[in-house]
Amino acid sequence: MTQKKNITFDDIAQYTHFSKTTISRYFNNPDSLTLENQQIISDALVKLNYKENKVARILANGKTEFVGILIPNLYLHYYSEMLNQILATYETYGYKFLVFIGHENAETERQYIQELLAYKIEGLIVLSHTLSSRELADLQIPIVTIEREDQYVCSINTDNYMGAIQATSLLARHNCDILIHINTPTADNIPAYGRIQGFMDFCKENNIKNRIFCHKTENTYDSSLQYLKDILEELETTYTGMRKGIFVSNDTHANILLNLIVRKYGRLPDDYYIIGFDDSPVAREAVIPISTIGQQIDRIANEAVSLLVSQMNERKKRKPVPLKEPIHKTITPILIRRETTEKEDLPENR
Amino acid sequence: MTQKKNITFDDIAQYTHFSKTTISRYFNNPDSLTLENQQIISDALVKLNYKENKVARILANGKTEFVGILIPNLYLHYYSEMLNQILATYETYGYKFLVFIGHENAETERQYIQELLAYKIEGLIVLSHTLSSRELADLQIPIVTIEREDQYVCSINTDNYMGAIQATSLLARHNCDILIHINTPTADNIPAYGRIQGFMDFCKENNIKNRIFCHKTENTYDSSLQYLKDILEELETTYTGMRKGIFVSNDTHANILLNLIVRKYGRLPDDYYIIGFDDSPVAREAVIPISTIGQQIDRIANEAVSLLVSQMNERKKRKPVPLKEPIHKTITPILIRRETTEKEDLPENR
DNA sequence: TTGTATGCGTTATCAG
DNA sequence: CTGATAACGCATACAA
Repeated sequence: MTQKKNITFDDIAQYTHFSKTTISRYFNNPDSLTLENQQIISDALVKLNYKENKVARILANGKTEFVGILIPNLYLHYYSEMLNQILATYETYGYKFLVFIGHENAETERQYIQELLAYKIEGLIVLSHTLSSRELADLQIPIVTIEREDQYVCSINTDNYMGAIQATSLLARHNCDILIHINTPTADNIPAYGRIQGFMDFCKENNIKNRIFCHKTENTYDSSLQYLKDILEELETTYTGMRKGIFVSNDTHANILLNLIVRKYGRLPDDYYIIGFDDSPVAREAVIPISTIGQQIDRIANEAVSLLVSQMNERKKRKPVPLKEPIHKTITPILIRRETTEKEDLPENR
Repeated sequence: MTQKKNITFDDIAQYTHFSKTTISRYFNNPDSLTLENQQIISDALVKLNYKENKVARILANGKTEFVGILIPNLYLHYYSEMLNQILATYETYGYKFLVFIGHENAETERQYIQELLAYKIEGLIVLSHTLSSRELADLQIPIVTIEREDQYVCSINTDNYMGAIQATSLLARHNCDILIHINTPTADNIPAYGRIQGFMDFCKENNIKNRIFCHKTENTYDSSLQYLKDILEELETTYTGMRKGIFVSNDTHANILLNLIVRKYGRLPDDYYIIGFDDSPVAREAVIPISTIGQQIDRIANEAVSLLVSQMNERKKRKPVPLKEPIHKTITPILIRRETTEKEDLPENR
């Protein structure tokens, strides 16, 4: 006994002897009906098994409540957790998200954006790096980017510089003889460059001997492994006997380095101090839990959506005042101390 | 100099002196126009900077090309990778995905489903475990589930049983004195139960001494850590000197166990053989790369969407023939041998 | 508090 | 090959 077809306001109107408009008001402005009539309609809805149709509503009022998300991948925990947190804001703001994975291909991403525009998204959150903020700004819709080049659009970023200072100063406090920073080539107009700058500035200001490794790697595990093997060898030969404080630009690489050391010595020798960045699960789950700079992904996601929502709301006003300047907001990361820097937590004590 | 408003077919029609209908045909059935006229319209589109509006199209033809996804979380790599692969099928089928994270809360999930229905999704992919397949089937829309209870709906699952056989037989081939299986309580109507069943059956058939640990843990790292610590202690005391082959039900737990052992001995002793399940990144990135049963997430995702698409297509026919019985498809996992079972790959050789 | 008429931007039906 | 007209389901001025 399947339903004949979709129930519409017309059907309800007929059934209740009200007009379509009244039915519509029941949903959008129920207080304008008598309690009695609200009840009548309410009963009719269940009786007829009405299912609302938001597509029709969109066409009529222009508000899709769609937000587009452009994200490079979900492989890195950082991105999947960010997506998770963004999606969770549905509870707060009610916006639905259309997600596209860009895979770092500019043409594909442009095509995705067109598709999103066709669905009349009200705003766009961009985590991909492929398209310039100039090009994004030309889209003429509210946009917020996260941790990427952001000159012409609003953005939320981690305070990478401060994170680097925290990491470096922690290593310094442990009286390391030399501070090492391991990274990969990073443009100086993206937030992550702060990790390098912060390290450099701190070492310079405090007159600490230091060294930066910054070579290109493929984006694969094997390539990273080889990169870190080479670095470890260099460290072992050049800085023998010195206490080495190593600030690695991300937890995945920190973990690889740690594993290489542990496999060589069966433990983390006293002359190695390591700290990563991101607070990925891999840092906590490492053979020796890795100290790290924790990005507050939940806060970043919430601020991003909040900033986007305020722009979208502005647009709905009678006389929208577009932002003169893009707003850039920064979230301070959190130092998380684990065993790779706090040597008193020995395995035996656990 | 911003555009006055959205350009519609009407504007294009006026501009080109065609009718709305012809403009519509240009998009949906261009061959029915002369090449000449196609060109005229095409030129007008760029001149007027037309942006298509799929919401209006949906309302007119009823095809949203939306598919809903209900997923428990994105914290586990398994889920985020599955989502990634599902989203990637956009390239093949063109369906857009509306994603909701259920967080294992039945009421929330029901509410999400209502929202999805309001957006007239054409089908639904469910990875959450909270709602029974009975309840899902009542939704009366095409549904495919992945790795969960699936009695009344179509599903794609990993062949967990076969995976367990592969894992267990690999351990057996290494002449282990005792085979251990570590798991958590699992209902026997969900696919993952096959991991336990396969282990038991293989041991029984081959008359191998074995033991199963299957206690409840919180879903936290610390709780898992404690669980595995207890197990390790038990193994060390009860099976001293025996060669232990351990099949852990997932890579995260396998990694925790491995780390406990490595921290104790500085290496993986010869009497331990370990294999996990899932092929998560953590298995490859472990201090000693962990052998595992690799779920073919890409294939599962593709089969799931493909199965869903075929149902959705059937629905669009004049005389749809609904499935008499739900279709269940199974994907065989792949044995991935790494160092925790192939001891000849010693650290020194790498 | 309720109803009428019209619009949202496209597709479908039926002519020509 | 092209066009007029009626859906699609709801929202919103404007009236009453």
